[in-house]
Amino acid sequence: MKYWLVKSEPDVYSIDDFKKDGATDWEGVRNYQARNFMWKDMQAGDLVLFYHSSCEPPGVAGLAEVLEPGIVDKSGLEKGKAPTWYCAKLKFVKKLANFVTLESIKSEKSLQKMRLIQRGNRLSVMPVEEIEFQKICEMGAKNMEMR
DNA sequence: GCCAACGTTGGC
DNA sequence: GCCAACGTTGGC
Repeated sequence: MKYWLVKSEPDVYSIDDFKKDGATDWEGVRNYQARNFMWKDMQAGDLVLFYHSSCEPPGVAGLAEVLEPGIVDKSGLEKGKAPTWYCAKLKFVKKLANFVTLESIKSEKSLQKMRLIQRGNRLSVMPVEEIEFQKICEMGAKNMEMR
């Protein structure tokens, strides 16, 4: 079992949109590395952190599960050509009780190695270590007051 | 195959 | 809105 993080701008597609849909094809990714993760590395049953980017505040909003990896991204098809872009079908699992902000991730010692916070990171689909995944779930479940 | 120019991402 | 970082494109 592997763990992942996907980014979405909540103005475009938020965790609440995802909850309403129940499941969605993670279309629109136009980066080969991210595509390959969804195409070749994801497996059904893998768990996914749903991250809100380009908003205030950015952070992890909920959890998803991979239903089906490596499906054709219909939004990227060109007539008469073999498909270039693949995506994964994701199922909504839950909203975190506490939104885990990017700030709190950055200030958490055990999460310093997360790919998410490495400089220059721009991948919209990326792997997450199991320990990191669990830590974020824990932070999302805890009733921690803001400072 | 190099690399400059350009476009995009995403935090701030 | 700014800009650093990085991917992509295209001329050579």
